[in-house]
Amino acid sequence: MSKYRSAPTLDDVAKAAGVSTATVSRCLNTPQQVVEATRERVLSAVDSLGYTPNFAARVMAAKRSFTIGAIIPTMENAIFARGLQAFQEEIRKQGFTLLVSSSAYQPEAEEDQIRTLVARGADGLLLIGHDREARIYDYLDRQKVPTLVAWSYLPDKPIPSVGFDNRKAMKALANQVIGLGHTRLATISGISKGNDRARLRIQGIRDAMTEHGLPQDGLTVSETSYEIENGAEVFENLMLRDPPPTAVLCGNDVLAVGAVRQAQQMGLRVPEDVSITGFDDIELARIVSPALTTVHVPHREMGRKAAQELIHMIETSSEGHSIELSTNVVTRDSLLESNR
Amino acid sequence: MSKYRSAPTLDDVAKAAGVSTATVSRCLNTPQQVVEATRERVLSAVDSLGYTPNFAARVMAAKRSFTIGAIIPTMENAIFARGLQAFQEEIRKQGFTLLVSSSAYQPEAEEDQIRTLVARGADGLLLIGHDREARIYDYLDRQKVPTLVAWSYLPDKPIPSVGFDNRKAMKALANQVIGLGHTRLATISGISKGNDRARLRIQGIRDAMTEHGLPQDGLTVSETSYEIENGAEVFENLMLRDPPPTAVLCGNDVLAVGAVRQAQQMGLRVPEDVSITGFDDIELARIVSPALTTVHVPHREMGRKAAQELIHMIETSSEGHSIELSTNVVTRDSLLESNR
DNA sequence: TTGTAAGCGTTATCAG
DNA sequence: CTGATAACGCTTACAA
Repeated sequence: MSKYRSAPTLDDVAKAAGVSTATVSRCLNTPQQVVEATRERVLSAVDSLGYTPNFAARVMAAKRSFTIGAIIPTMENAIFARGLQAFQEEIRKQGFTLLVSSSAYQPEAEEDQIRTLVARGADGLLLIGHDREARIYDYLDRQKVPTLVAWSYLPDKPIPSVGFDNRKAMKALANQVIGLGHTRLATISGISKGNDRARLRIQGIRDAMTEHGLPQDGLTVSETSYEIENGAEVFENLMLRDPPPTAVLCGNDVLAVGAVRQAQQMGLRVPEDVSITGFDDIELARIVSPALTTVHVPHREMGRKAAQELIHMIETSSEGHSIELSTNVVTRDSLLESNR
Repeated sequence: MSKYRSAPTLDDVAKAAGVSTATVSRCLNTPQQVVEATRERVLSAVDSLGYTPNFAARVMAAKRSFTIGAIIPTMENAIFARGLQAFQEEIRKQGFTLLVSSSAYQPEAEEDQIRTLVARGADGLLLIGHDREARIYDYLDRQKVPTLVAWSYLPDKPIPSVGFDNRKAMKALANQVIGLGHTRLATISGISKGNDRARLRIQGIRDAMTEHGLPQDGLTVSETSYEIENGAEVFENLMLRDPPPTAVLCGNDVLAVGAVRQAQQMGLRVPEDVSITGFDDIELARIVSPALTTVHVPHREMGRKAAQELIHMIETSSEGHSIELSTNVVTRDSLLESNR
């Protein structure tokens, strides 16, 4: 046996079809440039050999990878799943492939993954939120990799973003809570360091309080990482205070679900004894009972628009511009007027 | 200006450090092969230039990518998230990078993604379940890409699998249901075509019925795709039958949650009026009320072991062997003895 | 220990 | 419309 059989290359196809490699390449990439007869011959050779183009070689030669990288903080809960799915569907439609990594909310891991994705020749990058070391933005700039931020709309930042105003969104919810007569508020927030969404949501609550003339010490802020158990644990501590808050605004639905379950464990009725709200409006929010009053985020629309904008940036080498999406408060059963 | 600045290459580093490209390459890949003094010089050049190796070029030259691809049926619900996270953590620890795509339960999409991943030079592949066209296995074999299946343990298949026996697992649960006196059973299954897990779970129910001497027509089988709404819809139809089933075994927790919520909507008490069970034991199962009696799957362990086995296959070019993990029924509140 | 140079499989430029 | 051929950036024998 002459050669241990390995994957067929362009050259093999070319030989089989009796043409040059250039022609085969053209058949695959710009078929209109080659006459019908040869094209057919080539394609059938491709077929019978089971040829698949080698991606690395293609990237190297074309300096394009038709790949977009996305780094999300976590895959463990559903917060990013739906938006990312829509993002993927859209870029796929336009001929791009998505590479996803999750940073587990660790900035160093994210930085590492950004470099990995760039080294892999990603044509563009989708990141979540704006908070990260300036060094990273320098790097991205130097490497000239089009980058877009989602889940946060902050048009004054150097990088364009497709998302919503977290501060305004939470403020709207807080306004509703306060309008119901609540004055002793608490929030179970995600870790705000390195997380603009978390930080701005807290700000939003403060904005609403100021607007209603409530003193800022009427708000207790607790930060914890986004897991159901943590929501439960923090909630318990909160309710042990004297006096306890009458409404607990959670940084997301996951934490809120933890809070609701802990309340039930403690024999507290939601919302009669204490109101609890979420943020995101993921499936969980409707499943828990009482169903959560929360902030609805248009995840699919965000994913789709982010994809369109990022691809546009890639194709036209333009700066890209920010797009604001609107959120709305969805009223369900976990928020009621204050009874004291 | 001579050249528009672009990413520095090995050559740039070599020049800056006054060595050959080979030496730079060695410093990066096999540092022990180069003497301390030069190594330091090189590394500082790498640093000051902000050099990042070009991945495509490296793959092409080394014929290794240190990349593993995984294709899961969906990212939208949490079924695969936890196991995949563990898989990723483990391969990362061993210096590999994970590329994930989701096929949305579409065989053609999966095939497409397999080819994409292989073309990208993935060193190995993780797939979910065994059911797919023989053509794909031929292709994988021809391309010599180590491939492992997870979420299903079927040692007689040509491809090794790390997972659990879906049939046995569901049989254990069904045994418990039948032991509680239920004789009119129904199952809301995922689409079984192309999905061995779904198919085998149904088989498991039948096994249990046979063992208990129940007639096979005591089971109504409905198939639908894995979404909460579908679980609800199918459940409604099921309960409209006369007589309705007294226990509904769902193909997974997502469908079960849909069923539970629909039951409540219809004014039926779970489990007093009808028992409902899940499969997977994802977070949802504990959150819904009543909490689901379901089959616990050791997702993290499965992910970790699959990673180890696949890497072992890659490193030793060996066939790989199947690993069976055990599941267990977790008893919560959605299953009760039959009252008729 | 280090350098030289031959690939790796494509795409793209330039002739024909 | 098609064919040569020069990149692309890196790894790895083989030599020195």
